[in-house]
Amino acid sequence: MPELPEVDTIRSQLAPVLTGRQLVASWSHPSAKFTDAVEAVGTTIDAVGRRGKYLINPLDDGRELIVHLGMTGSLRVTADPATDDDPYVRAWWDLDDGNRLVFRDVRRFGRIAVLEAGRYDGMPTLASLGPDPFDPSFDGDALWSGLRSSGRHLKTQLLSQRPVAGVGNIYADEAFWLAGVNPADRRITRPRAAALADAIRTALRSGLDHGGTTLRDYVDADGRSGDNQHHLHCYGRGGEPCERCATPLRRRVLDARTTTWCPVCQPRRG
DNA sequence: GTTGCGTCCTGGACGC
DNA sequence: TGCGTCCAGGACGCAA
Repeated sequence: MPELPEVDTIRSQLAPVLTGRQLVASWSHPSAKFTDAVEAVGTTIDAVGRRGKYLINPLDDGRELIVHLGMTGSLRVTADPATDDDPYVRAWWDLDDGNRLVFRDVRRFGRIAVLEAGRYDGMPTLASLGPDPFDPSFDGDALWSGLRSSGRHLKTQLLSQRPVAGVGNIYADEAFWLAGVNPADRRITRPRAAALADAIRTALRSGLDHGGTTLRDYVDADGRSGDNQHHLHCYGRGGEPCERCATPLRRRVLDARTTTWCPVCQPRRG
């Protein structure tokens, strides 16, 4: 499922082909999650950006075309407009160069919005999004401050996108494993927060370097699968031996999210 | 304001 | 083979 590395891979591929292009026609699935797509017709895409897992494309009329890929969403630019036969296409935009931008989303967990720039009233997660993990302002102290204000499980706090933006279930498990922090802890010391901040960047960088993680659905803007699933240390490996200590990794559902961790390398501390 | 839980959604895996 | 059930998960709404 698309997290920060997957979304950023798509952003970097779309930017050169979408920037400066006018949206001349559009269609959307009738679900309210996607009907905003047609609101962007007639505008020109000024840039292709990203905040956390959101693709945010400033338009030339002061609004933004915002796309969240959900779990199974993908965006592709194609010269072949034969999208009518694909039941999982949720929206498309015809570009002024003859190409078509296609949003495909099997499970319909994605979302499209056209909003005034920076006015995210109807999107509470985007409105309260934490710092980007590669922003210089994000460090151990920033993460520690973001985590200590809540008594929820540390992993649940990370997935809320408030302490830091762009981390989903896969990279959260990887980061906790790398940092030796138990995802079910509710408190964290400043030094461990610093280690976790470093681990978050390491896990996400691995995803970026390997073109994203494809477990089932994810493909980039060129239709290619990622390779990071072959470089995961923890996520999805419950019952397998820990790479550091050979103890079988444990798996449980934590706040409705499947969580994998090493009981020896990641002992409960708080 | 915070927390916990249900809902959305559908393909694939699995058991019978 | 076919059917029913469960699972996966990000964001959001709602009740407490």
